[in-house]
Amino acid sequence: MERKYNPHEIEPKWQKYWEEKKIYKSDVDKTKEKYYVLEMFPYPSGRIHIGHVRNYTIGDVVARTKKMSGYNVIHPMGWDAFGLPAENAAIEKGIHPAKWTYENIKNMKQQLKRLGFSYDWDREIASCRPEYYKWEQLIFIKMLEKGLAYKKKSSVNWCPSCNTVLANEQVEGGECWRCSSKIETKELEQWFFKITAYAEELLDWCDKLKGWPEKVILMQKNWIGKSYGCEIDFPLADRDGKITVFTTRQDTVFGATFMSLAPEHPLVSELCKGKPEEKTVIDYVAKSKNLTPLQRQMAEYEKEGVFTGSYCINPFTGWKMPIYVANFVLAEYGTGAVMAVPSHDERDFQFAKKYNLPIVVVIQPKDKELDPAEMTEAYTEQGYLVNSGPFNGLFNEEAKEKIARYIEDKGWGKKSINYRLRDWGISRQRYWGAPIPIIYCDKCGTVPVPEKDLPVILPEDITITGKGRSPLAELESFVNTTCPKCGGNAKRDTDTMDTFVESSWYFLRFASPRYDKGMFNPEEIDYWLPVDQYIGGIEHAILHLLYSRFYIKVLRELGLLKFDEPFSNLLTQGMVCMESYRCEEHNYLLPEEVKDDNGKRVCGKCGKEVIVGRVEKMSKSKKNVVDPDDLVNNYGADTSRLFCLFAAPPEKDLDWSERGVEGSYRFIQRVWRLFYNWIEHFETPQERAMPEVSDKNAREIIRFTHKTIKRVTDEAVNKFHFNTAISAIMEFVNFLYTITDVKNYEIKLSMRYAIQHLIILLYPFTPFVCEELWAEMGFKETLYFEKWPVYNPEFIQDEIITIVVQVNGKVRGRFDFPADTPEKEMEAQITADEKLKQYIKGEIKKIIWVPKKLVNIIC
RNA sequence: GCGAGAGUGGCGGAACUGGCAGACGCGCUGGACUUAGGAUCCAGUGGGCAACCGUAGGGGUUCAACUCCCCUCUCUCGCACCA
Repeated sequence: MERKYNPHEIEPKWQKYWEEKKIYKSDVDKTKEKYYVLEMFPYPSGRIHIGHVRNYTIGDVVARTKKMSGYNVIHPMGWDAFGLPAENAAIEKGIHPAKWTYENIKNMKQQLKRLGFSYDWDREIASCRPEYYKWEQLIFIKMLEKGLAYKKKSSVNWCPSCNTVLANEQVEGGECWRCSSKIETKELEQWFFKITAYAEELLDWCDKLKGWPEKVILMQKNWIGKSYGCEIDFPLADRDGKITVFTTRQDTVFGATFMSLAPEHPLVSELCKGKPEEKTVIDYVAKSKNLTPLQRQMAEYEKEGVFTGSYCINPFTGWKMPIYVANFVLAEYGTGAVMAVPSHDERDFQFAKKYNLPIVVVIQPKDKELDPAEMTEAYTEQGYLVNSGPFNGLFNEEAKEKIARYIEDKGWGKKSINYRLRDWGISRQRYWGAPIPIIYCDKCGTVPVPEKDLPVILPEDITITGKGRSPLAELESFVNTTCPKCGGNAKRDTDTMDTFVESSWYFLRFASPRYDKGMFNPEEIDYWLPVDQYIGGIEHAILHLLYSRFYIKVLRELGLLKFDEPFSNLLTQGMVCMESYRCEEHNYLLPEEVKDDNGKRVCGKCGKEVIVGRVEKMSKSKKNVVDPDDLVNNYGADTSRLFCLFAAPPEKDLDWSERGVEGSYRFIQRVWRLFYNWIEHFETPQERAMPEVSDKNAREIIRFTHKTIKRVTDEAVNKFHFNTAISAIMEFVNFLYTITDVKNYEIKLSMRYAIQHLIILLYPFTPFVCEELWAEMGFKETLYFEKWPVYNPEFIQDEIITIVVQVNGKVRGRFDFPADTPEKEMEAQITADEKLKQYIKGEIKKIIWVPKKLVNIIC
């Protein structure tokens, strides 16, 4: 009686076995080369989603193949446990964020275990525990000492729905990255990390991160946004003082006809004071302050502003330039002031047209002559300087350098570099986060909590209403404290740190998760870090990855680390997408509510044809969500894993398909049946040696086995092309199915060898079923400790080769030859062939060989 | 607007460094076994009766182009008044 494949029987068994034997435990072993595989740790939202399954399956295959290839692998998992959803749950359901978080962790951990991931759970961490955040509070204080953390009043991005501040990186198109509410601006005292101090280094290292996708590197470079230019001083016309601008186009300075200031520019109120324009200007500034960043963006194309009543002098031309306040000038970038060159800047051109300001051409293209009166848009291309005094005739790129030097010689300004990157604001007016270890004393001012008093523990006796101030600010017992310096009454900072601070260093903590003398044990860090392979979603291309890089540089600066970059190699996996179905009557439908009617998909309730949505991101409202638990309940963990790996290459988006999942399930069953077709015919199934065989078919089995080892190794182990690696294994299985001679002794030996290797090669992808079959063969040791097979180049040589024959570049036939036939001889046979002769017209001019593959006959 | 990437059967996707386009899977068609088949196994499956034509479209280089070069179109992603 053939045994049926039942994942629900074998998977829990092996999960328990792996756990009890602690086979995934990792320890420092200096005799072995280490390999640190890490997937981005999840936020404990309650349940894992299919994207997690994909992410962690990829990581698991990497971990297992590296382990089998001889590395000492560390593969940890933990929880990014602070964050807003815990507080929202508290507001909605009345559960304490801590309780909610720890329960979610418990559930999700169970879900991860079911999927058979090879985590060393002894290293598990949760970032909301005081043993964890204590160390980032300590680093905060050290950063404060070094001037890398500072407090300033600034206008910040405020999410009215989350009731908190967001970093620039967390604002997407004027909306909150989490809840998509429209962002407002607010003036607040905030703590900042001085990431701009590392702008140059972060940029510099971008080019050294060879193991990162180009795309991510580019996004980071753009985010840092380095530009070369000049700062130029424009003296005020009728009084002392000057306006300094930053420009990258100093080559156009002779064309600067007016000046534009950001509404927030500090000189604005002074410049209009006592002028007839004063009231207009004050009103305009007030109006623009009230605008949200989104509203500002809406006004994208409408450039507008007001005249301040004052003038400054263009030092190059001596012109009196009217000073405007303009809505398109950003206070945060450069100096908040722009010299306006309408002829060669699109925004300045529009502004000049609107307010009738002079336009002077200073750069002429080669092929035509620009006339300011006839221009309909600014000329922003390259060209030659005109109207530019001693610089006339120069190519503008050349002029940039010359004018920059001229500016410095004259003392009118200097060369300058500007970055788009801003400092990282980390204060959050929320409860569920790491408290900022700062005390405010009336006498001593801002005082850091002394190291011996750390951690500042987040109090748990708290009620969360979601209304009013931050919950911590309401809690007297937390707020009121004594000053560590003078002992007098003092108050604590009631903000918590951005949760991105926790995720900026968690991968360090994994090296020594229980260490209590510091952030980490230096010896363990020396051995395990940096992370060799990091895997996660592209959505973190800027935020988390940039912050982590910065944090490592800070820790290095503090003398705690010796390396420069946290992640040597990065794999950004694609999203999991799925079709959505919508019925006009019944809105979005679950897949099982959709029926098939002659190839048309109709609503199961009313029979109307459904609208099939573009394959898009899964979302609960569109009912196109796959619950990993259902998947595992239906098909088992092996099938779930296999499908995620097979359906698409890891970095591409994956289209979810129930049919595809069934296909993966079928394949596992096919392997299962193949195994049971043969196992009873093997007299000594545990014999490992490669058999010496002479039978043609038996030799072919050995050859195919070695070819498959090569393909799977190249594709999966070296290139992370898991989809093609699996297809190679499928081809192998298809081939083995063609062998049916169970009585032939040599074939039996070869099949035993082939099936052993099939199980080993498949193991990283579908570990449960492979362990089961391996044990069925009589092996006692888990496959986790098995060595990854190595192919022998001698064994993959074909005895017979097929030569594709082209005539004038078109395929006209194929011929089989023994592999060692000389080319001349093959040529003779091919050209003598009757069928081929009809294509060869006239004299053969040339014969081109691709050795052992193809021949092209030119005539 | 700027920057990057991608366009290959009915679908997801293969194709090393320029050398048989469509591997593998899904779907579909036919057959076998069956009381039954939505199980399993076997065969077929880019288009066209054919010569031939086919990798978004057009041109080029080459004995040979999905692959290299030029132009055009479409889609996706990122940034978005950055001076």
